[in-house]
Amino acid sequence: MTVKLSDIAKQCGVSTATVSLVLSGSSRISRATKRRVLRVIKQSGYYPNIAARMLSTNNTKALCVVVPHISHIFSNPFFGEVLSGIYDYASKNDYKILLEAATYEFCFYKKYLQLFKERTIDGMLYVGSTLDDAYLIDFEKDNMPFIQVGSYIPELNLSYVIGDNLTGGYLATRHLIELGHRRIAFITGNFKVVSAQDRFMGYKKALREAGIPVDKSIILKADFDEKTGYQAMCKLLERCGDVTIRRFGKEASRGVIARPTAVFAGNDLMALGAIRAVEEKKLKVPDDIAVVGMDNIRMSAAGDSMLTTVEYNIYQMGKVACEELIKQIEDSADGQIKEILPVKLVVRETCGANRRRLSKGGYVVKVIKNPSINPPVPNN
Amino acid sequence: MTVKLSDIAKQCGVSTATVSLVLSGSSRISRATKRRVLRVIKQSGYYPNIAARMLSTNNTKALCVVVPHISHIFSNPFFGEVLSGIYDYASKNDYKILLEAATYEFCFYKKYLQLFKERTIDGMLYVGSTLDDAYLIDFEKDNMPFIQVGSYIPELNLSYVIGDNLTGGYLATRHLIELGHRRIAFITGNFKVVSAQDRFMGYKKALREAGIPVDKSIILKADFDEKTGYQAMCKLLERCGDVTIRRFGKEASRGVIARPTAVFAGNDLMALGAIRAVEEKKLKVPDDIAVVGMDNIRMSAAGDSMLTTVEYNIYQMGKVACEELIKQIEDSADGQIKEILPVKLVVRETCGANRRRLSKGGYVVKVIKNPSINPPVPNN
DNA sequence: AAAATGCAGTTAATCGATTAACTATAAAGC
DNA sequence: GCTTTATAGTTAATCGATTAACTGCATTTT
Repeated sequence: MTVKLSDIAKQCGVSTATVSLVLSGSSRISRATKRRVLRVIKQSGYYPNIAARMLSTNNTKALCVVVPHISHIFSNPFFGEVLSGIYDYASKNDYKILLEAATYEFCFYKKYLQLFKERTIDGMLYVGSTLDDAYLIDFEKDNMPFIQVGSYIPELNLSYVIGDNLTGGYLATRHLIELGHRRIAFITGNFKVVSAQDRFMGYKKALREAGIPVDKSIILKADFDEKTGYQAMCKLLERCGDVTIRRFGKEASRGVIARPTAVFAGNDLMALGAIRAVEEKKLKVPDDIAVVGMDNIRMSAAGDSMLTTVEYNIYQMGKVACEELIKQIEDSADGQIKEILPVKLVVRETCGANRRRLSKGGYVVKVIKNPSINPPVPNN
Repeated sequence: MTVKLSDIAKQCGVSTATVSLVLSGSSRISRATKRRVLRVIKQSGYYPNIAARMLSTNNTKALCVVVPHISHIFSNPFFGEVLSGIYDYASKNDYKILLEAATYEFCFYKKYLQLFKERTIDGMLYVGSTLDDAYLIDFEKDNMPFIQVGSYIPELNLSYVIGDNLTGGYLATRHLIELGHRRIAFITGNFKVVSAQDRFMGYKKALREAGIPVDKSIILKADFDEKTGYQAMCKLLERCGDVTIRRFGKEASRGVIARPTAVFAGNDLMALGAIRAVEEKKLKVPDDIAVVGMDNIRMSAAGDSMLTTVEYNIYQMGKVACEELIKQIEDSADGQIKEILPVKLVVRETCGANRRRLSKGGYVVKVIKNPSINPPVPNN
């Protein structure tokens, strides 16, 4: 039915080996023969059967990208960026991208291993691993090309490419401190994502340096999205007595705490949610409360808010991870990689720095556009 | 090295055929044998080699999703939603998802055909086709399972699953008319995407019904994203003399037109951009200018804006398309599908309806939460 | 002149399943 | 008692490439 390699061979009066060698560009075939075979191939509309090739060569030229199983995950701008970076690099190198979500089934039935064992893929990129993903220990044993992207699991000795979360958290917080803020709240993403912990550590480091004690009452838990960021901020404002409709009983009797003058949110989505909460309470960003986010998703610059944030080129992170994975596959060098990409502060409107006025403390604002970064040492 | 089917057969003292039949759940094998074989399979950690199976069965259990080659495409919430819908249905039905972007190369070198010819995929979902994608005519000839998602090309007789764009445009515009607006601007996405044209037709239909003439000076071109939506709205406000910084020469001498009291934007992203422009000019949404969008992306409800929009469940659209594609693959029924999904108006804040005040015209606002929809007939 | 090397291929085994066609045995039908 | 039917398998061809090992011939080396 469809043209196959042996048809080409017959038509050219050569063996199938010759045709195959022509296709792989072997030097064992003369120019004349190459030309002849190539012409016949073109004329006949021949395409190699990938399954046959896979069976024979035992590689698939396919990578799998695994993303967390959050509903509507692909609408999340963070994952979108990562995926774009991965895709562009992979397709440039003739790799196909297979998409998977880390559903319950995917994990429980070890489908992540199945993909390797069945020989469906050559390597795997795992985006956004959390402490719940301890089953990834399976990748420590056998030698399957595997890289985590954007997060990692400290206990496991597996490759990863991540942003410099600690420095990011540090820069964001230090920036606020340098703007004169002393009471800075922190809205964190789920601590099961280790990056969130690292950002928190950066926050604490900056406070420590400035001699500001960490106040637990202004550290709020959220879950990396707009909604929970909003909720966290509402809760905070409630605690500060900024909300007119107050609950009675336990909550109300806790008493009112001093309102922070700034908030560092563990990612941009949560920052955007926080801003919405602030504005809903008729407070002003950045005048009443300055806000800094992290990730620099495209939305941050486009929306109403002109968010000050920490950039670490999520697209690039995806690209680098893909590059490393392909290197691992093709060199079959199973060297671990633990790559931490640099971050930088992007100063826009929500922190108040660009107003170039004197801060409360009375000293002139220093705008750190591109602070020097000391690349931190991997954890293990 | 790795366990293969013949190893299992040997260990069980049966033929490879038997093992294969057990695996495919054939009734030709006795219960006892099945149990025995299954146990050995489990113990040995056997996984079938997918390439061998593909070669033998001539199907791949893989679908390809093609998305437009807009940079950072996966960060676009529309495509994210579609992809989520597709992914969830596909993986539930044991299909793998291959991701491709319609790059220049992909189109020019007919890689979309190659994927079929090489037997890499069983079917293809093409998201967001435009009039530029005329090469898709290739899919009219051969019988390759192929469905367009979210858009279509009128000249080509190819399957598609889309939202009811015409009715959507109609409902949005009628809603604004019912709120008392008579001067309603339209910001459209690129007309190369036929859905944009359909939305425009809906807009015109509603105006016609209300006896309002179409005014070209308040119809603006944008490109489905926040930025161009913002730019279009700025341009409009400039024309209306709302902008203090005015250009001299040609633009300025055109004279000032009356400002619309409402805007219908061809999608939510553009609506969000428009709102930003309006607010930047110190005008109020919805008091000075009401805004209605279309698509109901998740952001619309989460952001500052509480956008009134037309919903057509993009996630569902992806799901339905995937369902139909798999049907086409497995029944090898090459029946064309042209499915148009219903839309409904989602009334939130930006149209002003929920304020329940009297509109300018002096009559009471009717809120249409769920208007009856007459499913329109496909175009061809 | 014999041996070594290079060139341009060919032969045939191999990758690991699936499945149409066949067989052997037992049970049922008439 | 012979034929038919059902059950539970087996045999062996097949899917379509790739590639290690080999061949035959020409040229170069010694």
